[in-house]
Amino acid sequence: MPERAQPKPQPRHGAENAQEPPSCQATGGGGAEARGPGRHQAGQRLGLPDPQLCASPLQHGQGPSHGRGNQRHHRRAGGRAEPLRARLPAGSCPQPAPRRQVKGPDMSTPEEAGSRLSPVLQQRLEKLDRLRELGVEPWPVGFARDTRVAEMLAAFDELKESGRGFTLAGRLTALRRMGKATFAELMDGGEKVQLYIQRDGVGADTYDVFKLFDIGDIIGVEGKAFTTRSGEMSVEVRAIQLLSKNLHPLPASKEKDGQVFDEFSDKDQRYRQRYVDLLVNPSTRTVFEQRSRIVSAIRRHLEGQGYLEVETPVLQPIYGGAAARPFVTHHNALDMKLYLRIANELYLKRLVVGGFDRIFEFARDFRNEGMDRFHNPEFTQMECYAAYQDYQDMMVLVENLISGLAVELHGSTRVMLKGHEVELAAPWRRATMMDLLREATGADLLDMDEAALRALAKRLHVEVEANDGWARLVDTLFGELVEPKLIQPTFVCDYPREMSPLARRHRQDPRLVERFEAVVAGKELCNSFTELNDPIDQRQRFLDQQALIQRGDDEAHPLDEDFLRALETGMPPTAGLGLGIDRLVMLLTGAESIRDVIFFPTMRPQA
RNA sequence: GCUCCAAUAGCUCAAUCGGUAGAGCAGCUGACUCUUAAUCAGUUGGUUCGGGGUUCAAGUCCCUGUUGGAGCACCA
Repeated sequence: MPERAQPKPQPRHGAENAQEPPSCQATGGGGAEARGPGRHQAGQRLGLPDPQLCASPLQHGQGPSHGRGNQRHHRRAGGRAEPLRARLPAGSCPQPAPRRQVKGPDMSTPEEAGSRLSPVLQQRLEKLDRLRELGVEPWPVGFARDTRVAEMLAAFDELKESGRGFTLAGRLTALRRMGKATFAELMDGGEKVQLYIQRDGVGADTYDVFKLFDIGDIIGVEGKAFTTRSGEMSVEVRAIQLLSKNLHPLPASKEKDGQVFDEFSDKDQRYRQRYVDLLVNPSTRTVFEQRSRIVSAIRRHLEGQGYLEVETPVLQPIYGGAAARPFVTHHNALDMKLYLRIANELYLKRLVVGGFDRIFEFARDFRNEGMDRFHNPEFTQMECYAAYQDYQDMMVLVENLISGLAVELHGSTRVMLKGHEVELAAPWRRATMMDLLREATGADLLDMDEAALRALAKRLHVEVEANDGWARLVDTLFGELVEPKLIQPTFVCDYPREMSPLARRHRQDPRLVERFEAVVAGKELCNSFTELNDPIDQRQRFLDQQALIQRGDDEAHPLDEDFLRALETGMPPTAGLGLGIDRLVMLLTGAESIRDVIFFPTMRPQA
């Protein structure tokens, strides 16, 4: 379904903020005056005065400031590099807390009015008041963290031996309070460490403040390494400071010996509030870390082979490079229809014409089609092109690339994928599509006409569409009978010509094109061909596609005259490859749904 | 687009044949200075996804809408 044109460019919040003077000027630590549009969202939603008004980074180190809030801020800002202890409220800090005169629906925004705050949120808001009464700013600027939790754990023995102090920052993920002492857990970058906080260690006043901390708060601590009686590497905390107050409690899942209790498992909420999912489900974080490593490794591999990373248009006047329905949008100034790309292939080939012999792009592509656990409307594909190569060369690239990724991620080319043990080490099996079909059906499909294929499909109980052409029938039979059974990596070679309007005619059989798909664990991994660089042939293929459009195929390629002109200028013999990143990540991480490998998958807006 | 399933406290889940909405965790109050799903005592918290219907009575049955999941279709 075509999207309607955007009504008018709306100013974005970020841009607005950037132009605004620091919001500190608006404050005297006061209560509930109306604020500008850039105010803190939580405060806005909760109908609260903005606690950040006193904390503009631009104030830092700048001339005299005004107002109570600024005084407090200044005292803290000066302490950025000082020992933490010096910055903690010493009880001698008669900072009048800004008080919330009224709370609840009365001060809410119109949308919020009438909806009640949950009791838990109510309590968190009251804690904010109490913190401020103790002179604690719930959202202070900066923190002089000098050690990451992972570093600290790695260097634990040395740190313990030397007794050297360090500072850590992160999120509180557990609290085990025992009166005048507390064990807590601090999470930083997916790594957790236990904290031990004693009243006598941090001081009674600080300990009172600490009692107002919750799971989910972000804190900074200063301390030193020590080992508990039960042998757990821990931090004996000497000073502790609130860095960001949590208002929405994190899901109360707990974990012991790898077993998770009350896991945050509602998929809807996990996708919509991915930040929560990432905080409480370590495996979610791991998947995305692996995704990043995969992308990074591909980039390194290609660059190592002399490929240049390029960028090409997402907004295209004519879409192409794949068989799919596009998203449509409108450009106001040019008053023209534009399509979000379904592929970048035609642009990358223009660059090959332009003399870039080896190029690649990680392209976000958009296809206006159904969604399921293998399809998201926007997805990422890596396409690369190499002049003076053919699809045989691309097979070598792929098998080396993927086996390298397996080693990078799993330390071995032999990996478990979808319950099968798969050997990804090069070389992979090479087989033609027709040979594989002959193995499966006993028939030579290349010699069969459309009617014979239909009869075959019927005999083998494969459902086909009434208006499917010869190539489509072959493809359907292959997808049903062969592909799911290809567990070990296989290059399926030489596809029917009419299925691949951008691929070069096979050098030995004009009914075929020089194309392969790599299939692993029953799933297609990538698609590659010797590119069609004969502009006369390419024009005829486009015309054939127009015939398909006439026949009702709304995914056939539109004719791209500008692309033809590029080919007419002369493209070297070239090989190209498209690799679906999301599915690759699914395969290598064992994710069941594409939504598990995309941070923010497309979702219907909530009612 | 179609079929089936699901939605109950902040989170994970109960609730018998249609008969007073519960538990654990989180939270709150108190005790506890080596705990680790901390423990112990007390306690708050509900538009049972929205709307309609049947019924003396609906979380439960019926209709409808919303969102999600699984599958089908399409596709990568």
